[in-house]
Amino acid sequence: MPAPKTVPAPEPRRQRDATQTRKEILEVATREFADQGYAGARVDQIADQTRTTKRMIYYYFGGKEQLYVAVLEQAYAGIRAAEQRIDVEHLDPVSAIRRLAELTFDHHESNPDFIRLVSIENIHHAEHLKRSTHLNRLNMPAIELIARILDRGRTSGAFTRSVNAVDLHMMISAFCVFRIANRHTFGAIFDRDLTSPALREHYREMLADMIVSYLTAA
Amino acid sequence: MPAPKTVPAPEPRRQRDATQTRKEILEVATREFADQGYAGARVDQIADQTRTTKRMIYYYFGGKEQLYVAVLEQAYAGIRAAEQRIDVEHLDPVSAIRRLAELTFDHHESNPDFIRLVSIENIHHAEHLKRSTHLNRLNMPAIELIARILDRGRTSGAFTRSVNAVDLHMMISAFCVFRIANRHTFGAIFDRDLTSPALREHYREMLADMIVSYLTAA
DNA sequence: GGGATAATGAACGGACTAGTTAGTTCTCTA
DNA sequence: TAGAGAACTAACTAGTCCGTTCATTATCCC
Repeated sequence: MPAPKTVPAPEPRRQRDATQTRKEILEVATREFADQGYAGARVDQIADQTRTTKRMIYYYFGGKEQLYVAVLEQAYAGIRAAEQRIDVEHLDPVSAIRRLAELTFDHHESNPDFIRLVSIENIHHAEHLKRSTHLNRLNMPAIELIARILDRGRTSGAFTRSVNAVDLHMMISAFCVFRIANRHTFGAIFDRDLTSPALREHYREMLADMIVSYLTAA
Repeated sequence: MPAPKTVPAPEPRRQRDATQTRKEILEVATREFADQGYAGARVDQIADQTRTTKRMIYYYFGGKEQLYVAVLEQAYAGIRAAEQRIDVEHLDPVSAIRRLAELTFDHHESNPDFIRLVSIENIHHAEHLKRSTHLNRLNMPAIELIARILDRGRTSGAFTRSVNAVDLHMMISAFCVFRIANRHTFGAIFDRDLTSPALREHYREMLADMIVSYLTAA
């Protein structure tokens, strides 16, 4: 018999596990809401895709709307965490802003569900987002970061244009979000798949060039 | 008694008018779908807001889905018509592209319903758009126009960068669409109303500068 | 003016869906 | 180890929503 390795806790196999059940509901609900929209999402459908029942959704979240808000909150928490991990302070301003744009691009590329949720929330005039005290308290770390890079660039003379950090963030987001959010209608009309792997590097470069050109224009 | 003037045909006041009824349903349905999304829109609600009944919606359009497709088709027909009215061929390349960007900006600004419909259609993976033979036949005149301007700019040396016309159109659209489509979540998080009249000219200029800088970068 | 047809309305059916009720079983702690 | 409360389930309810049925009225054309 081989020496017993310390196996990384192979799931205590509890029959009842509140946090696990909650997490599973949230995961499935994220997919369902992102796929179907708020009105299109079905509570029964979410329940069927978990190993639990509809009653548990009401038990843990209270209702469809509160579940949706929980999904939104989790999604925003995810991107805020990602933003906090960005480290470009050691780069010169041009390289830093370029890198930031690329990281934003990559992050949107790998989180299409988040973008769909944001689209859906905008259809509803962001009413849930506005009501969520949890959400509108924390502000985005990305803005502070951009502000510092812009400041350094202006001081060093690398950036010729004075730009507001929120506006620059908007500019970067607009490109990244559009490419993912509108890929279906855009693809149908112009017969060009904005998210095809073959074009990925092309658009990544295009975004970075666009931002740098704007900031360094003569 | 005054001489009888030839009054400009004060509405024949037909009790029954197929085209008028159809048009009214379509108008109300556009608002309802843009406001509520496809699943959220209520056929009864649309009927109540017209001077006709639900029966007529089924009589003229066949069903909720076909009505939605009719709404989409009409919306796209509208922007295509607007694109055809653009005339910038007499301007030098830089002014022409600048003007085109501004016109696109203005058009999106005044058609938020269209943008909402496009967002909604993207949530549904553009499945209706793809199925509508009516829609995917006609291509956008804007692309031809952009291609001609880019060509002139490259020839004259005004534009240093070679860009694909569809990609440039995407760049312009991304900015314009994001500003309208995502204004609610963006406003809630960054406390900045992208569509406030005070900022309108600011963003209009920002877009034009961005495009020109990109095309003319050293 | 009369017959054919297009347009219209009120009310209903059946499927679906958010949320609830009432009761059971597991798990932790004293 | 017993009791309490947390976690869980199946079946149900009340209401909603798309689409239809059936009857009626206006309009057109000869």
